[in-house]
Amino acid sequence: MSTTNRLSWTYVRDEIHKSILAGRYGPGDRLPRDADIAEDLNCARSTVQRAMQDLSDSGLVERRRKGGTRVRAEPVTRATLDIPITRREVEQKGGRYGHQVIRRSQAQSPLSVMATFELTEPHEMLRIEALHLSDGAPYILEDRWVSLTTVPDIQNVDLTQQSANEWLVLHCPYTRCDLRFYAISADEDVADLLQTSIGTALFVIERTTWIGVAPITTVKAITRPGYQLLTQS
Amino acid sequence: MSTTNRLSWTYVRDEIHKSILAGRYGPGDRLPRDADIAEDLNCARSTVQRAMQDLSDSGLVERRRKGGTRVRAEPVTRATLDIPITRREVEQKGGRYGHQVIRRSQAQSPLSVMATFELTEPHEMLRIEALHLSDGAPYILEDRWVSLTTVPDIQNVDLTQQSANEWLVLHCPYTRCDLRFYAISADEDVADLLQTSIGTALFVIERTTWIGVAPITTVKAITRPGYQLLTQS
DNA sequence: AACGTTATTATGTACCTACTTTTTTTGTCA
DNA sequence: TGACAAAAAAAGTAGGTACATAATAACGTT
Repeated sequence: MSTTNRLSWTYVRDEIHKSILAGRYGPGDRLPRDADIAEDLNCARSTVQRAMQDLSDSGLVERRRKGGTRVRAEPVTRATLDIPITRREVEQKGGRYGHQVIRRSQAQSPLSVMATFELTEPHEMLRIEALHLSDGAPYILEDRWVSLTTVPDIQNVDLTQQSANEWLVLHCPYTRCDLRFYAISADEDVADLLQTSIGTALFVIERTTWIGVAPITTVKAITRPGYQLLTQS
Repeated sequence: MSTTNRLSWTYVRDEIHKSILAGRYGPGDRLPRDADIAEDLNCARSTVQRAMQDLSDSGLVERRRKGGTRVRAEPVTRATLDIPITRREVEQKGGRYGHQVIRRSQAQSPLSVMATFELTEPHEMLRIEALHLSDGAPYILEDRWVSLTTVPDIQNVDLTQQSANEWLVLHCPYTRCDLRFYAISADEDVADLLQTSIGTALFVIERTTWIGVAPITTVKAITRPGYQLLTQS
């Protein structure tokens, strides 16, 4: 016997998952305590704990101290999204990346931007409208506000060389990030820049980041017609 | 002195995070080994390991055996999405939920559906077109295919009482889920059902689930005008 | 130099023990 | 009965040890 008897936590996780799938425990049902499962499967409690942690943050199960572990009564579909730097996204799809700065201005943040950042006082901000290109064709149109209070360094960066998107992601880690997805119809300006017709349905990604409570940047990224966002499989 | 000297793994995580934020380690840089950090901060290696695991699956850091830990060279914006049952989503927003089955049919899966499921052989499937309502107004229009091979039980369910969305989520846990987001323009049928005008930009969520390699269901959920999907904050 | 083999190294995992924290249950007293 | 306090229960965390695994580095042979 060369195989050790040690159970991996992934095995334990899958066993528990299977017994839920098999209907042994239905939505809302309580599972045995970690210690009992451990004894049952003949492994350490910490191994069960590790397995349960995984099931818990994949949304299948809910755990509470003293309350024990229960199968989520109202399950959710939980998915993880990875949004790469736009340059990298284009290149990964085999395109040649390029980008253009369309407009650049500096102003106090308007009310809409203050609201997005949950600010009470206006901040001095840099506004950059830019177009990302794939093989020379429009790919993503972004309208971005950057707080000059939080990120003063961006004023000394040549944003025609490196996009604000890339510079910020590389130089400015965040502690909070809100995302918002929806659809819009292209108006005249947008249609013109994305080289499509007025009224085309476009997918929009809005992203806002903070470091602590200090605002970093908010972007509205309007994607080209036909763009799709996928969960990483 | 009542405070113990024990450091929590969240504290350790935040310390490491802070030192990256402060620029002590830039993108691509290698961090000290866990054991050294542990000695540095005067805690156990397992505590550092726990902290690192968290930083790793939040996408800030990459870890490889023998290679050590490095700050991700090309960071990604990683976010977690929770998509609840539609009934629950409507109710949580304070709406009165309702739903209608528009069409129901049974057929062999067409090529497009086979492709979505990565199938080589057609499956017998149930197709259900349904409309979710909030306060009587259209909310989400869904076009769903369910494999009768994998989920034969659904034939005995009264889908006018409980939506297929809800029944499946409650009775049919999955092991794989792919999501896809994009925008479409409303055609005549869709505009009619969602009570909007032709050409309106609409946000679409496509979801496909499997159990093992067996297909469960694929849905195209067309949301009402103005619908937004947010990351859970 | 070019290769295959072996050693080294840092993370990953499993187990155990002891203690902490949160939440529920129970019990007591007004 | 009701409110508040005490006890109990189960998950969570920290520490420590030993070993497994994977990736890299070092080495020797051709």
